[in-house]
Amino acid sequence: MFLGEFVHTIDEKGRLTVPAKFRDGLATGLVVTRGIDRCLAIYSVDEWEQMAEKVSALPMTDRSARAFRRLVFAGASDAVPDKQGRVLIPPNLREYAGLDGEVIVTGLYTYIEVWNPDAWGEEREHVEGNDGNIEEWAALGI
Amino acid sequence: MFLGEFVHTIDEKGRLTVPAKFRDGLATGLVVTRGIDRCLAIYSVDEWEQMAEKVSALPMTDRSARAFRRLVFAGASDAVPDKQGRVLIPPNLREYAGLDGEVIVTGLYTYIEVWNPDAWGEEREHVEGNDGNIEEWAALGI
DNA sequence: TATAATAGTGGGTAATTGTGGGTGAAAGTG
DNA sequence: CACTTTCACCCACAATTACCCACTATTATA
Repeated sequence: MFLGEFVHTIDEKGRLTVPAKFRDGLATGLVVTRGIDRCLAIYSVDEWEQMAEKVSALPMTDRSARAFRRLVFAGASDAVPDKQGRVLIPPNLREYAGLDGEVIVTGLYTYIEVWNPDAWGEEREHVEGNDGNIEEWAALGI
Repeated sequence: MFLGEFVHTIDEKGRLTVPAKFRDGLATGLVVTRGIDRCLAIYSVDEWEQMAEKVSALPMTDRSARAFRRLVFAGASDAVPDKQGRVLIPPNLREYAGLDGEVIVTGLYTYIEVWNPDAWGEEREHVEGNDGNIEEWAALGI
């Protein structure tokens, strides 16, 4: 269960420190890929395989399904964190999400997203008001 | 079952003591999240998972569903109380609810809310100040 | 009422976390 | 082949955090 919002840095060598709270589920390996909305998505191997199966099952006859498949798989990179809990983020992925120096690492329950700080700020504004969309809360039966 | 209103403090290290009456259901773990109305909400793991599964099931193809998912999960933090029954509240959550020093901890049957004392006072006035609310409550079927 | 137990809070210390940087092996280049 | 670049693997360090002990006030017990 990945939860929370952390300010970390991608260093000169392109390495990102995985928040300590997230390491348990990722110690044996993880997959980094392009996420939706110009961020990066990081999955545990287990989660990745489930996700990959779903994406792979999309009909190749559909134009946007092909586009999504390319987005996800062509950009994917598997890695194992080093002793300090860091992973090397490939240059093309850093560029895709505009990552350089300070970044925002967020836990989204089943996976992790990494954001450019400015982009994350904008994303937050997407949920208007101070409490988000009350209607969406209502939809959860809260 | 969480009931009551307690005045506690968040200490210099950002720790909040969970009222002793509430500890039984939370000893093995709890989740702190942004609540509605600028307070924090604390759930037992069981309660939280029910809610989290619903949020997690929202379609990632929907723009506002993605934003909502990010709001909920990035604004959450799981923790296990220490031997004294305290949990560390992350800085971003403290800031969201304006918590610093004295706070109000309230039991709301299925979960707990933590308030800034001034904000809690206003909320109290809002509820107790006029009996006009009764008609609004009637509309809820109470 | 005297005594013991519990609750809430403060604070010290050791371990962990996040980050920077060095070094040698591996890989790519002319 | 020599040379540069890249990457994996260490070590180092400041800051933060987890864990423990201590103190006071309140509550429970005899």
